[in-house]
Amino acid sequence: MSEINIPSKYDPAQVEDKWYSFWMEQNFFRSTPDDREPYCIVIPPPNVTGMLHMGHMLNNTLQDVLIRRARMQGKNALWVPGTDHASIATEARVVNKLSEQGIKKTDLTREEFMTHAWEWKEKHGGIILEQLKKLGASCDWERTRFTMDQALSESVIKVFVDLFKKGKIYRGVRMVNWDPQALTAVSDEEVNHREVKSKLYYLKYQVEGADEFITIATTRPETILGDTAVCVHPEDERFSKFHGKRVLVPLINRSIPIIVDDYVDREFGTGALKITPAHDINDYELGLKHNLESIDIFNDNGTLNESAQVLVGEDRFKARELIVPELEKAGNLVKTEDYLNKVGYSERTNAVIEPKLSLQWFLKMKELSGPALEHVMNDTVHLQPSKFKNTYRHWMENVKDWCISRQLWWGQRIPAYFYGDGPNDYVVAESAEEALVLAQEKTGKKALTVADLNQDEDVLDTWFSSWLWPISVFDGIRYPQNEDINYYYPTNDLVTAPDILFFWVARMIIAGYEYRDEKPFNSVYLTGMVRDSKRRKMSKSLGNSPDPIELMKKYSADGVRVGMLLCAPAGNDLLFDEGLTEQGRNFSNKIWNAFRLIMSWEVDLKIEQPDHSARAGDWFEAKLNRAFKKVEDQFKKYRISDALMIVYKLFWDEFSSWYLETIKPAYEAPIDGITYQRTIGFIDQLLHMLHPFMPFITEEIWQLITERKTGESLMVSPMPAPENYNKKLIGQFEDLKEVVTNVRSIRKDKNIPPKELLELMIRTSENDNYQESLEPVIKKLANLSEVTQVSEDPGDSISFIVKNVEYFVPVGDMVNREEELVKLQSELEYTEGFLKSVQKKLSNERFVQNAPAQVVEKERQKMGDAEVKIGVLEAQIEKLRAQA
RNA sequence: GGGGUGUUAGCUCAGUUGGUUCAGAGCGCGUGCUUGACAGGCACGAGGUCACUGGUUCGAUUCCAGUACAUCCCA
Repeated sequence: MSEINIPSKYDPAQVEDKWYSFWMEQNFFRSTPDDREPYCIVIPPPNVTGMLHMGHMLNNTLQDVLIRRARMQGKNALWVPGTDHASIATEARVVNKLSEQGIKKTDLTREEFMTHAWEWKEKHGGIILEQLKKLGASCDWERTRFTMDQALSESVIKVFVDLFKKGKIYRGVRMVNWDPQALTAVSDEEVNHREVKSKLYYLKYQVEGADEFITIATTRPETILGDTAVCVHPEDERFSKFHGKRVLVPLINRSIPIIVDDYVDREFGTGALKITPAHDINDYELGLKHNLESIDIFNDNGTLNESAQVLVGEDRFKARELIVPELEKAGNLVKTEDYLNKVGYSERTNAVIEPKLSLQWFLKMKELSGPALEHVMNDTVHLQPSKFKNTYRHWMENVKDWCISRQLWWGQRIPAYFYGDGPNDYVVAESAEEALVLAQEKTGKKALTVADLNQDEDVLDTWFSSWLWPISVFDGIRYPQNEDINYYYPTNDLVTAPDILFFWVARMIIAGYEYRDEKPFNSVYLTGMVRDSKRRKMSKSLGNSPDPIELMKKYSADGVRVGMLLCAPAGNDLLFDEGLTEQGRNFSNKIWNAFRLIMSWEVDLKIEQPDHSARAGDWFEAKLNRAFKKVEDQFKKYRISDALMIVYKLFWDEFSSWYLETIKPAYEAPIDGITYQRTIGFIDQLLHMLHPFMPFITEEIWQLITERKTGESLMVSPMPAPENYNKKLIGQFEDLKEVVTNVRSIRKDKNIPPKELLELMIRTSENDNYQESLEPVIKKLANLSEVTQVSEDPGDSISFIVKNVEYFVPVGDMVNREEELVKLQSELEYTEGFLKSVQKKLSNERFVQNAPAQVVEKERQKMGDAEVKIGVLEAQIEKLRAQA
């Protein structure tokens, strides 16, 4: 071994590239169906033109950990990568890019625009996948999919047509967020709500045929022109006399009814509410409920139209300015107040969003979501952590129809073909040719041609393609019985953020049951959101998101992976701090140095194995197996963070600080063969355990630690299974550690240098837990010249008690009796208090009767131990006093 | 406005099927170390009436209710 030149400094940049290329060359990431058990994850497809951010880092590190572990456990592991066309975000980027070149979207035909968009996608698409490779992601890159690939788009259209035929898809009017500047509807996610200082205007409406008035409060006085009712609370006595009457809209004197509904907040404003169904979502709902007319007073660009009757052609904000003096002049303005309200702004243009009614396509969700609700509630699909089940249930029980149309071009165009102007003059088909046949049948007009058909201008919501992802990546919509889908579906785990639990996860479950009659995955691991150390979301505009690529350059991919995982318990937000990746890097360093230490030893087969090495080896073997077991348990519970922490502590504390320190030969002295071989075996197992978390450094060391055949790799080497271990030995060693720590502590108190040998005396009794066989280890670690057993307190020594065994370190005249007394007294006090509470418990009949026998027995044991300890402490105190 | 989740050491989080040898981890902090693998380190140590108020109980940080605060989703 010693011939190999091991650099004293680990060089991650060079090592990481080397092994990633090696794994790719060896085709280790590739998976095809065979007779092994499959383990499959489909990636949550990132935006095709997106860049890697910290959320991706967390998410994909977790997926890679799961995939690598499954692969080492002998499963046929497949991680399917891919990207999402993200219609809104990508189209916005393309539009921006074009406008920089002086091209307006409105000047282009749909075909021309799409050409530009595809060019953009080819140029920028997939950068993010290249970035994932730096992280070590072991995806089967040959299976990379894109939601607008031919096969996936066809699947989307097929599903649309199918759902339409099943009567699940319909067209309807709904309120959308209209951006009057961009002249398009935007999704809820693209609306930013901000608090704005505005005014609340109190306006009085004359009651028809009476000299009475009813006063309402509004922040948008210009919309009164579209009012179709005034609403009051049915139990509000102030207004009961108005029930059934009508009022006149100020300025235009249109007669509208006064209606009652308990939706009205009696405390707000005057308690009377104006209803404008065309321009407010709540008013719209009320309008539907009470059969009110909708009067849309705005043009698409935000100016008032003919329906407004006055101020026609003025912009909505100008109209607001102008209408106030008019109302004042007409005597309708009662007063104005300052008011803070929330206004929606378009993320893209920053224009104030106008709620607007428009004709959209919907998917009926009630029936479809039934199985998806049921199978999450009964844990057929596990949510991790399960606290999300409540949120999920609430959403699914109150599910609303899904608006699946978007007024965009980048995406799958809705396959509805219009042959006339009537609301039902259309057919839905997978192609124009099929549509023609249907249209001819429906109209009876054989003369119709494809040219007479106009395809719907809208595209489908991106989620309408991503909800098929676990099926469509295997082409299971078009070919439901193909080998891949039959083998890999349902997939095993899905790793994603909770904010898309409904947008994406729930809908995939729905699609799974609808199209495969089977869940899409067994478990959903919901990660937290990555935030900065001040709990703010990572965002470009705040500039608080570090560049993951730079981070990996600085701290290594392994370091960043560890940093992310250490603080990422499922479902909890992760407060990212560069210090965490530093901790990850430091851990790499620790591993590297432990490896260097072992490699530096010269083996001498002639020397016998020292007792302390043999004992430490037995102990660490037990420790290792226990850790394997614990790690397995944590993985079962999806506690990846805790699993890593177990390995982290095993390596750093147990292996490095205790085991290696015990077996370490003196400077330049050789090591015996047995200990050396055993240690190599340990490190081999540790590397297996660590590999899913830190794939690069573990591969590097594994390749160096002993000779390997060409093409051998840790990443495909079987993960050892946990074996039974000696629990008792682990407990005894814990006592030993306490003894060693006590001795070291005495050294520190008394300023005794670590190199100076000390003596240790032990007073044992018949029934104690003292383990003589571990003496050689204590001797080595505490740097003792001698360990002797005594029957009496030797005096002039500092004593301590571990598990009812008394230990004495003779320090001659360095004993400070006062200090010792104080220490012993306080320990005695605590133990007496403890004993008292145990006795109290045991003398309580109800406790003894009701508590399980085990618990009572344990309490008795505690009482006995405490009594013994008190006896020892009292004797020591007495002795000290006598000496004083 | 409706719903969900949470409030345990300076920070980020575990945990307790209700009982003082389990209130714990990592980081951070303090003290001392050029201890021949590692200062990106080693050793030792300090830190918490487990948000608040009531209730159930022999006993509550753990169960229940309310309050406050935080946070997420929907509107």
